[in-house]
Amino acid sequence: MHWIQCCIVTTEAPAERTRPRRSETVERLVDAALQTFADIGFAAASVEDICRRGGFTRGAFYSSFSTKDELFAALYARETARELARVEQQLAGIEREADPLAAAVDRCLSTLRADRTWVIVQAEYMLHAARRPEAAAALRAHVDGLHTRIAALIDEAAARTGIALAVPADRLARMLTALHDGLVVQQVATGDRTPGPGPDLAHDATLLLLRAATTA
Amino acid sequence: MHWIQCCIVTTEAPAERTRPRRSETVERLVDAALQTFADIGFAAASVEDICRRGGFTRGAFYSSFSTKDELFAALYARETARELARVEQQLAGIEREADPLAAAVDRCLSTLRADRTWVIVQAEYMLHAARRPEAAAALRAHVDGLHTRIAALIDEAAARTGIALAVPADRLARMLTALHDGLVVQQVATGDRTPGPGPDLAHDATLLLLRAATTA
DNA sequence: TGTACATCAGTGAACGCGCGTTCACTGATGTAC
DNA sequence: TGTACATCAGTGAACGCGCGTTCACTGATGTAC
Repeated sequence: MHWIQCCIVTTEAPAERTRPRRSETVERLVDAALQTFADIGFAAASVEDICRRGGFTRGAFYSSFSTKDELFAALYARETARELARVEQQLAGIEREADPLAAAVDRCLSTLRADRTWVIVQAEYMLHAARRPEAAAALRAHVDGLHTRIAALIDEAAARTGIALAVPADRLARMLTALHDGLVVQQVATGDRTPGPGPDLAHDATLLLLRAATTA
Repeated sequence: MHWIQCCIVTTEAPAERTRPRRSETVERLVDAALQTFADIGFAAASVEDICRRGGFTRGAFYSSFSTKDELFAALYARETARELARVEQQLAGIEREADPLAAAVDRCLSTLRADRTWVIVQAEYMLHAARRPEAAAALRAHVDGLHTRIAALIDEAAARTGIALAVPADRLARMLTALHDGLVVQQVATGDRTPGPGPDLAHDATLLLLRAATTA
């Protein structure tokens, strides 16, 4: 008795369940899906592949989702939220830099480079959505929301740094994400040699576009 | 007798074969592959799908190719050659325009917009190649060749128009193709509403990048 | 010109595999009394 | 506190389907004599 109470207090783990909660299973399935999609692709990934990776049987999948698209929607929501949070964090204090634009590009790219995995999976799903109107509608809602939030970050950063935009922030957001996606796809497709000491194409291209879109 | 000779002369069709030549079958398979990939995706397309569309049995495929990747290589070579020829044609006489850069973007985009189909299929294959080293190596050779030829076109156009480049032509070629691919994917993924009277995002973004990369 | 044989360009059937989807069942957890 | 029942979170087996791959065979075309 005494021992049990003590244990609860010190570890803060409320009586370890052997049977996991539903949300935990969903989380594990989403993790497994991201890995599987990254490894073999969205279309090539079977429900069985995903479940095996997560340590489940196929029944578990159908108990929480009814299609792969539904699982992807959960994945999308989670990953874009994380990505956006990281970009926001990187843009903080940008106004104290000597060259705010270059610093912004530097910082954001270094963060985004960390998970190419997600960029690839996302790009692939975009192509998938190009063929399924239902998927396209859902994706579009998500993408619009993302662009709106990026545009807000751009406007804020512009205000803080005193840089004027020659292009509306939401259009600029679309241009930047398109350029970034295109560059990443190009890089991973042709061997993904890490951009070593040589000039970084992604950095240069992004900065060029950004300078053209702002009036210092 | 007489009739047959007459027919040969007028139609120029040398004695219609009932059994087609091998190259004709390959051509039909490549056509069928492009359509099938565009419709349902590279990974989702089965050999059976492609053959059915071309009016063949699966045996016919294995008689000319041994993998889907091999078929794609044939498709890639054919399509990029056609695309490049069109771009070259559009750039001819650009130096007589009032605003050569804007005219170049205008003309090229209107030509390229004609076959989104190919852009989608190509983008998808890039993602596929990101996971198969053999495919990536083959694709990279093709892509490098394409970029070299685009760079040559850029250099020529720059010389004719007297516009100086602030960025080496081959790097600019990569930036432009990345931006274009990213924009097309973004558009098709979110519903592909044809850019009506409103401002054209792809046009603006490309022109912005191009102006930043040249010193008028 | 005709004939016999070789080769070409596929057909179509067969085999086995892995997967999507369903569903009866099970053991762990929550709840009412 | 203990007991009985309901619900939860999945398991695991079963069914059928479509596909990749192979291969013996066929009918059309080329070639040598």
